[in-house]
Amino acid sequence: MAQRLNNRQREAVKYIDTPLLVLAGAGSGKTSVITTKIAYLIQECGIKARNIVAVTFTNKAAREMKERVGLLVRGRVSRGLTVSTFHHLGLTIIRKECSLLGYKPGFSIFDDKDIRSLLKELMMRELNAEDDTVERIQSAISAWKNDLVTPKQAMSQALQPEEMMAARVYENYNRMLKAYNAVDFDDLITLPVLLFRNQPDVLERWQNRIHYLLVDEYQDTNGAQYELVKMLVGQRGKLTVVGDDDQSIYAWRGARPENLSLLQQDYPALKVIKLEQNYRSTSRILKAANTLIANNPHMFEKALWSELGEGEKIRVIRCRSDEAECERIATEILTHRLRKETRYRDYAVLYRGNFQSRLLELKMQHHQIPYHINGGVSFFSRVEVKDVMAYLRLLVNPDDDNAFLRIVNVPRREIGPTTLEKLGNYANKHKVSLYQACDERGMEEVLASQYLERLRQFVAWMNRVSRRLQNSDDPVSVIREMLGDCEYENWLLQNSSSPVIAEKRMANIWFLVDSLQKTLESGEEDSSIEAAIGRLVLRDMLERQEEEDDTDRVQLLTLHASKGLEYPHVFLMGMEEDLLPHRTSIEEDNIEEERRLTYVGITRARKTLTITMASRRKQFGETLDTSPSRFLEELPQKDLVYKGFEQGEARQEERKMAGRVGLESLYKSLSD
DNA sequence: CATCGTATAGTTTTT
DNA sequence: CTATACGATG
Repeated sequence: MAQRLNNRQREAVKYIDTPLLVLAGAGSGKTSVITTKIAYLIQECGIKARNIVAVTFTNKAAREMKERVGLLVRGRVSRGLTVSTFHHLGLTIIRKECSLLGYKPGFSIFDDKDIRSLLKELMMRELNAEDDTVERIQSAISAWKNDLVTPKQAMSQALQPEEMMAARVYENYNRMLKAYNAVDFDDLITLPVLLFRNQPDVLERWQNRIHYLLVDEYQDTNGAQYELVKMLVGQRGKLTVVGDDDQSIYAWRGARPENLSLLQQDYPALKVIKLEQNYRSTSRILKAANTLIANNPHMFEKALWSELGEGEKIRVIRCRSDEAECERIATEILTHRLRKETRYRDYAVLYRGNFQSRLLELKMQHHQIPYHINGGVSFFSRVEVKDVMAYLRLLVNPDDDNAFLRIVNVPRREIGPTTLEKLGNYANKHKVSLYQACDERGMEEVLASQYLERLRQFVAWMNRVSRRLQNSDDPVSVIREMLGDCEYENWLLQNSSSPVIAEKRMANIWFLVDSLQKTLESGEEDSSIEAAIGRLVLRDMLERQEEEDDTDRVQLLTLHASKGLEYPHVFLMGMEEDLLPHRTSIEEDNIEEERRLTYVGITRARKTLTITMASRRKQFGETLDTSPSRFLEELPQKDLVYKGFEQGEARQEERKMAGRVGLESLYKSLSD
């Protein structure tokens, strides 16, 4: 153990006799504990890396952890170590056992949008439902899956006719998914659990593979994930979980922080270790965090402390508008960076909703501040990426009707809905895929030759590409040719609102193609193009999406995305009622989770924390007045310095700032 | 069947 | 205000 760990941390690393719960406050070095423990297990306990599994909640965290373990054990001893997200682990299991689950290799994963259109289609048939019921059913199904409730159970538990309806849709939905050879996100967890329940021998196989299991961010596990952990650990009890109930911010997607205390029941021999020393923040920042979170009820009491000195006061700045707020943040970063000779990457701006990044982005550009937006629309949900993925899917599996429908007329091939409907009817009747149906004789009676010809042309073209793909020793260039052939770039250009956007979209495509190349070259077991595409389809390269972090840029991210990260200087923006306790949370009386979210935001900061808000905020074109967040009153007032609140203060500031930096915009933002 | 236009709805948070 | 969806027109 090369690293300096404190006594408690060391205890957590070395304790392996019974299940262990590490209650790790923010910044208490939990990642160090996990990584050191993995190294310890490998080096001191003789456990092979391939028999250790560590589970995190984000791909980024997983990658980081793997890297750190690699550094600790130096060399290839860490080969075969599994560090992945819950969903990735589930995916691995499903991929290995897919035949047992009734899936064919190369199955696809439906995202939110795919699911919604599937449900829409499904419900239109039964009864013409409204749009918001589709969404309600979608979240109901997700909730059921998270709690391992099968359609049959849902059916029998249903009390109201509406629930009954939802349960029926649920059953059909699952059937449809299987017909599409597809799974949804929740299935990645629930399918393995259901498999393990029904086939103990399969479970045993996996239990034998996993000699030690570590779970990070345990407070974020949902019912299904809890069950999965329990099953994989089995009687052996070789388990370490790390969590912090104060950082539970995913209850809205089924996370159950009470899983932390549930452990005590399930494992009577559970050992609990608390980590309370913080190695990240100044004591002022910690005091603010502690004071705020004290307003929440607690399962486990804990108080963070640090030896890093008192630090600067926390600034609370009120700006006159949302625009002024972003402007202020930009100029603050600029001047602070110059004065303190820091780098851009030392700053992060945290916000509640993704929409807040727009204005911010604009201001950053205006001031030529390099920035990086973390999150937003995920790479794989971008239309252009989904299009190309559909092409790839169709190449690997011509019977993927979903992929077929997506791109048969993209770019335009003059194949419209009526043609496709007839094709669909025929395919249904004759139990063949849409792709197959195109070439069948019987179609000639269903469809006029001019329309059928277009379909057949498309199929013939795809066949040609497919053949070339088989024979070529540079498959990726075949893909490039294919995209050139169908003039996808042209189509993007026509279809985007501006050439700049089209260019960005095209860049995404090339990134995707490059990833395919890399996947192909990275020498995994199966290096066929099919396997490479399969891995891509299964989002195996999700990690690669997080790009070069070594550039010097200000980080812009949501509070949710910020969990687990830290920055020397943090801006927490939009500290307003209805936004930081978000309105829906106020209405649902769920302030506690919002408070935890704020807690997470505060504890990201190492040296300085700046909280901002706007007195007026533009929403859908109209300007609304705001009021300061209630959380401001819950902070230790002595450690705060307010700017822009009282007239006197504001004026004083205005003079000071104007004298210091000659930035007109800054002057303007304060003069209200 | 495609293109263009208008209408309309939408902002939590994510694997 | 903007992205998307749907409907009217060519």
